[in-house]
Amino acid sequence: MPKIGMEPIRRQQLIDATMATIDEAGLADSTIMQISRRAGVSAGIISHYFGGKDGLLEATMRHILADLGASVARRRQALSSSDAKAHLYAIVEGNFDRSQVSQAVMKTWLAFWTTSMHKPDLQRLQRVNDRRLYSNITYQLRKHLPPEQARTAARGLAALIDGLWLRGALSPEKFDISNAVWLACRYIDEQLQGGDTA
Amino acid sequence: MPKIGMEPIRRQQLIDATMATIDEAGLADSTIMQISRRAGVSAGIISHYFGGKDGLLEATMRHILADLGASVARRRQALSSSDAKAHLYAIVEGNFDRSQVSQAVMKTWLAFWTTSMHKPDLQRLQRVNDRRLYSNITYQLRKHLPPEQARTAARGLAALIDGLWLRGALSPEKFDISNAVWLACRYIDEQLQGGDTA
DNA sequence: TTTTATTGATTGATCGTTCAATAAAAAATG
DNA sequence: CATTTTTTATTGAACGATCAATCAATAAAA
Repeated sequence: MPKIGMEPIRRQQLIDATMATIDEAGLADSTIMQISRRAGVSAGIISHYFGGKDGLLEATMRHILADLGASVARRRQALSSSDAKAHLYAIVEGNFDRSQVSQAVMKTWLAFWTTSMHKPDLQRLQRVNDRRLYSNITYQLRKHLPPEQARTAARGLAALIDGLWLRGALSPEKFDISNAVWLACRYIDEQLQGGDTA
Repeated sequence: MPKIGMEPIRRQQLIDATMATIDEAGLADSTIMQISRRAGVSAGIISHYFGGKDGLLEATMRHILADLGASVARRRQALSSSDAKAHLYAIVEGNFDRSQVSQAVMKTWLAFWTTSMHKPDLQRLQRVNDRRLYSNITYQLRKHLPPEQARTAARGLAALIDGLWLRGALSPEKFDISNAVWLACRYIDEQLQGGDTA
């Protein structure tokens, strides 16, 4: 089997296996042997391609963040108008994209969120992504709201999205995606309503 | 020092030390030796009073949940009226009580939230608390909203509270408590507004 | 023949638990 | 009041288990 060009294949397999293992056992109980066994390779491969367990975890988080960014970007690029509300809807829908709400992705995301508080490398990734969401939202809200009001509404919307996500991760069996999107979009409506007409 | 009646004192010391250690190093890197050293006792004491590390962690989570429940209950009992909005405000304020938003409590709470997904004992505690918050909110909202609308608004408010909390845990340095309370109360206003007058 | 891919046993370190020993206070005894 | 006895509190070294990382060996393509 040893062939050339195995690296991208193995990396993807191991990242998938990492999410599946975290989903099943939790980050705390995910060993490199469980992950490598699930990926169908030996434990040594992880150090070979990722430099170690930490490298694999960071790569997995990067993968999730990249998917999230792509989900949002794809929906926004599909828009013809530059209408603020349409872009905000797209941002919300991107955050609840199918690729983001599988059980494995949600649990892995939350596990990294918790871990990132004490690991500078992960924290950096986390913050970059956080800021991007927040500033994107704020930028769109400013089209209809004064600066301070836009910032406050952005904080609320970002918190609502994360909260819906968090609760979805905790109770996956009764996580109604479309209802979550609906709640977030309704929040957008209410925030914009309070600005234009006033 | 060995005296009678040490148990409640040691238990409290160890629970405090647990939160402080999780705040500093994260749950994953919190060993019983770090915790016991911080509490000024030996490692063996933990097994003696809590049966083991798991027992200490569960006791710590129970302690946090009890504090949260007390914070909410205290504020609601201080109300003279049975006005729905006043009770909802009290629930929000109780969730952002000073005892709930210290760095140590927030990080510990989030760590347990993540862990509870894979530990049935912790998950049970988590769900009981979750349901209580949700049903309390729903009950108050029903005073002004039709059942289905009340349930939906309750989901939104619960998610908003958790989301604000989550983001506060992640960026403690710029966590504006009063702003968080304000955002949640504003959400309540908007939800109730859409019901009565319609 | 060289390079790339992969294995898996070994190693070193860490951690939770156990338990026999110790110490001090409390209770019992005279 | 002085003493033994019992109970409660506490220690910390030893043990066993687990895990991430390493690396020499192997195998198949290039």
